[in-house]
Amino acid sequence: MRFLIYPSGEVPIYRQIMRQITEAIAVGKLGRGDKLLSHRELAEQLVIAPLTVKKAYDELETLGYLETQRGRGTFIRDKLPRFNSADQREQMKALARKLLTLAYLGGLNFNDAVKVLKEAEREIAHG
Amino acid sequence: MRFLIYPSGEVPIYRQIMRQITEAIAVGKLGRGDKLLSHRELAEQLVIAPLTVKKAYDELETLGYLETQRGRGTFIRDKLPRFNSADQREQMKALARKLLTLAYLGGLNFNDAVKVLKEAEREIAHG
Amino acid sequence: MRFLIYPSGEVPIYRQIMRQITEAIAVGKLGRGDKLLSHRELAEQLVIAPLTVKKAYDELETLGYLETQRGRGTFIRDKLPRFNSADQREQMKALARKLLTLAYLGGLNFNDAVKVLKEAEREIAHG
Amino acid sequence: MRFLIYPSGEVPIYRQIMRQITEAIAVGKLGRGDKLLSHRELAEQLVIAPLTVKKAYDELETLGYLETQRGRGTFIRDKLPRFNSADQREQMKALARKLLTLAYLGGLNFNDAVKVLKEAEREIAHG
DNA sequence: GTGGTCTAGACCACC
DNA sequence: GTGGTCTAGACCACG
Repeated sequence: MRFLIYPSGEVPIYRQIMRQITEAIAVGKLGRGDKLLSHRELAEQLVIAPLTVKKAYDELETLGYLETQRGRGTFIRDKLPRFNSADQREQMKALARKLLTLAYLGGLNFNDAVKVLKEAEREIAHG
Repeated sequence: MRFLIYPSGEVPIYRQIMRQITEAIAVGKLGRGDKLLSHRELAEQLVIAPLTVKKAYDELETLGYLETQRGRGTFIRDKLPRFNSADQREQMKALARKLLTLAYLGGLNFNDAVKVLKEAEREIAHG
Repeated sequence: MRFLIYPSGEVPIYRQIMRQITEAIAVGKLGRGDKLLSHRELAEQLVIAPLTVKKAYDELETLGYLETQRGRGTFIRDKLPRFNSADQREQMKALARKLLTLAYLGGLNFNDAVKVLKEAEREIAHG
Repeated sequence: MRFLIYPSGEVPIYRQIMRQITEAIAVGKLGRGDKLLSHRELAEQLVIAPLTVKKAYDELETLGYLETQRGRGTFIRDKLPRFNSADQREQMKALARKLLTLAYLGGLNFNDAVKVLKEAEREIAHG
């Protein structure tokens, strides 16, 4: 798996890593039981501090996506967390509202927003 | 106009204010020339520091949504910016990706995401 | 609130801090809405690294005991997390088994274990 | 004797083994002179590294619970240590404090904790 | 080699 | 002042 990091962006590096891992899980590029690079190795590869990667892994572990085995490594969990669907719905709607607001402010309409959604789908799947 | 502030959320308060104002503009709840509360009044109403509101107003002024007339108050600008910049496109795609990731992780598909988008549209318009 | 830290023990410092805070909440020494020392201040007081305190605060926040308000500080949450009582029961029984095992191995009996429990109660309350 | 190992838990595997053996001794499931599986056999059975089991055995030997007879195997010692040391007392109190803290946080009181202790006693004896 | 913990110091965003 | 993030380096426990 390849990572793209923008160190000077406003999004913290550890969150960029978290997002890319969850996206990979979502589209099936990473599956249950898959082993991740050690946080040190990934850190070296991305030329960032090991603690930064570790923080991403730690958060994903408390969120239920990863599990670590001492001395062995970090893995995608066998049992991924099941969302409370109400919660998930709320989060999705919040994102959808932001998306639409942005669109309207830019003079776009609902269908334009759907188009962006389609572009994003392609990016996630083939990026 | 009513504001909802979550002081302990991860989103900075001044950005919460910015977002609610731009959203109101996007859906037409706030229109050109409308007068806003003074930053002190709004701060008092929301029980937060006046500087925080001022920062939100200042940023919105820089972005071209508001204009301040000394001694008279702060208003929605007559000529709203309609920047459909590459930057905005990127923001929209980032949101779209998060939306899709959430959907996929919850076992939903692209069409479900579009449905949520439609729901959000109704909420924004009629809420 | 006063803290006692054993830096060279096998229990990580950040866990010692976590335990002392949760105990203080449990016995009412810390109540909803109370403000904690800033992680830097506490770190200085305990002569440890600020990150170590911050890690304790962070974990307690994800566990639902604390909430942080940017630029203002860290507080005991108004709504403390309600346990799933089945989970809590399991955790308590696991601890109880360890306690009894230790007692039996030391030649003590059930009543001795209860005595230790009473001692612990006094320590938590008056310590 | 059957072992239950959680490789991804926060408790090191060798300590999980140690605890289960000492617990079995405490409740009489394992008695003086009983022979244990060789560390290789147990490792194979549990699908873990032989060194891990060996470490558990070694530590238990150091603590005085086991003795190794070269070429014959590993056995529960005839003369078990009965250390009711201050150290053990401290461990028990630490467990007791955790138990009480959990109880209080869940809205239970001291007597409830004692009840859980009684339940645990039954489980250990009859489980 | 892997994860777990800790340090000392730095810069930034926020209130 | 507060929390949020990151770095570079270190030592230990584990398998």
